[in-house]
Amino acid sequence: MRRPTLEAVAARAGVSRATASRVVNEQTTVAPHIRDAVLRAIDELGYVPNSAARSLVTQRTDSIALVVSEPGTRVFSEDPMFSTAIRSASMELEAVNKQVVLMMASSAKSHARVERYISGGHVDGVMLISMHGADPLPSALSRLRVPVVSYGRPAVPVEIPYVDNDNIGGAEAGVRHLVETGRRRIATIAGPQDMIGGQDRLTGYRNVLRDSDHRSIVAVGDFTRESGAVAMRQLLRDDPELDAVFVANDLMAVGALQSLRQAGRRVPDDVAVVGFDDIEAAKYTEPPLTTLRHPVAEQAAAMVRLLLNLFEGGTSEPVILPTELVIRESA
Amino acid sequence: MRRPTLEAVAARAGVSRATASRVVNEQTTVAPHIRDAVLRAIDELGYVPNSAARSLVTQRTDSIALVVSEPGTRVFSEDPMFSTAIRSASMELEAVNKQVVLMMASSAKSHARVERYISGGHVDGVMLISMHGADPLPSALSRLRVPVVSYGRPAVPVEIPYVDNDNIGGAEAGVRHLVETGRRRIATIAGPQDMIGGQDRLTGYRNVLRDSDHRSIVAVGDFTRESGAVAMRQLLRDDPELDAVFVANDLMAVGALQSLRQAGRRVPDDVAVVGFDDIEAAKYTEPPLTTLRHPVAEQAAAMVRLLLNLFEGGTSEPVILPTELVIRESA
DNA sequence: ATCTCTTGAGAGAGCGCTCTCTCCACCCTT
DNA sequence: AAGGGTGGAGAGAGCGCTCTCTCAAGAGAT
Repeated sequence: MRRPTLEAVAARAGVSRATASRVVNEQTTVAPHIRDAVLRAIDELGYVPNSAARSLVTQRTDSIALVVSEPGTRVFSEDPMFSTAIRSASMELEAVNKQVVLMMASSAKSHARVERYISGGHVDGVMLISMHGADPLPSALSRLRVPVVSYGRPAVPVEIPYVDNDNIGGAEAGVRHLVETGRRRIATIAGPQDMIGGQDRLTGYRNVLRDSDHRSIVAVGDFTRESGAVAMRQLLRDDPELDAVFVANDLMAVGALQSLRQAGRRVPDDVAVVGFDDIEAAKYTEPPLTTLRHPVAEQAAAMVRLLLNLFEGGTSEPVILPTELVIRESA
Repeated sequence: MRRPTLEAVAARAGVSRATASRVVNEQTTVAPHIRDAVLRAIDELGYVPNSAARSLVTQRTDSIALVVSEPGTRVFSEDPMFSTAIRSASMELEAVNKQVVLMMASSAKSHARVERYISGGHVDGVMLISMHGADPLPSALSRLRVPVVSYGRPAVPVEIPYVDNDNIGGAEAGVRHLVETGRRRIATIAGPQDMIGGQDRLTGYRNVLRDSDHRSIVAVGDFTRESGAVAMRQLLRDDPELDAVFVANDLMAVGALQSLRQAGRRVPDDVAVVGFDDIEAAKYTEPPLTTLRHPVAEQAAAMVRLLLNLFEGGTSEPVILPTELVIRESA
């Protein structure tokens, strides 16, 4: 049995298909009593518009692709912030009756798939969450004639509006806190330098050290807990006298905390630790982690608004959201 | 400028639209040289089939709804396993060229929206991740004439094929481990009893205690870390002599560990702790958590296969995946 | 009373595709 | 050589909807 069509609704209401369509699309040029008759017919038949037919003629799809691009080697989508972002974006879009088509782009093959799909006009716009610098997707998508916005500043210079948090400012605030609490030898565990977050947070660290006449001590991790532990051991070997470390994300900070404990350093007495992200686990480390909070859900919601704005021919200025220093016990 | 249509491809290749369509749909009744000509035209024009037009006539959409239903009060989608499941399901579907439409159903309003959308025939099937027992969605969706599968056994008895892990068996294995290592007073922190996981894991606990002639000591949490901490304090008050606790998920176990530390109990010397889920954080607690691992990604992938199977008129037997006891230091 | 203007509703084309039906040409069988 | 298959290609209907165009009816102006 077929689902009822607009034709059926019109027949039942005793009007033409055109009039029924007007009611469905909330046009005002319909007399109230006719309108009511149509609405009743819709209700009785349980009519739902066929979106395929509709988008065939309107050339709109009312759906948005949410593309998550991550390098094959690392799985950032397991990051707890990832699901927060997806959830927030999804709910924001549902509020304006847009569908969310989720696409994972991890391999070259899936990249091609995504490109083909997007260029096929199946979606009205794209929200891109790209995780690494060498990603060809931002520039590829920006060439397509589809509105694209990015969660986070794209690593390659490309004309895509984006929403990001203030990585540099946040890192500066974190390191400044260490300086102001009298730390002398402030090291950092930086993130991967092919990621914007990795780069900018290191820049923020360097900015403050330069201005306050401290020496920089840098180790690089890849944003995983394990790499944080390794980097911390490295730093302790390089400079056993260090009394503070700014870690580019909380996950690595958790690892660093472990290495410090194993090395017999007390936190924060011997070594102060500042993380970044304020993930859930930051509250439960021993000691609880001082870190920089950035509004993940808000960032995702802002990205949605930016895209919707683009549809209406609005501005495409990047949006930068502030970060907040959350002082707990580790620094 | 419009995207090229099949008509344009046909014209360029010097064939009829029907023949071009045959080539696109990989029908074999096309002579090789004609086929090549069409493929060349497709390539030159950058033709991509219009999915709206296609699904208008085929009545298929090649997209699947992934519905995440969670109670308004709790946000389980922040659970790390949630994103693993979504990711796995998504990749599995992409492999067979299906689109994933993500829908969050948290409020009654969004429930209605989801129902309307699904019943509108916009998707070929539904994968449901429902988080709580009182959820009206499983039964509502099962009434629609759309194939539905569930991630986890639905809390209400309803005719939906599902994939779940062996909650009861897992809980039994965990508690049995405590019995076998000589623990005498084994308490449990159960999960919410409106969730299948909460119920079944408690059942497993009770099964083993009954068979091994232990007394059961039960506190109930809501699967959050905080509730685990509260429940643990409660248990220590109820029975200060307890020497083991089986916690229905790792998040609560983390909270329980904190309460035990605050109460001056050593783990595992004074009190052994077994969790459930084997989340990432379970490796990094102090001490590392003995817990039950279940294959989240595999469960999601199995759910996809179950749905695809359903499309082909296949069986709809529930699938139960085994759990595995991971022994670390807490028990 | 006639004409114009506005409002409300219907007719019908057409969005891009699939798929059945039809037809043609060629080969095999008798 | 005639008839019956068979494979390959085209014609054309129609999926369900939107939207322009058209037209009827009534209100207001002259």
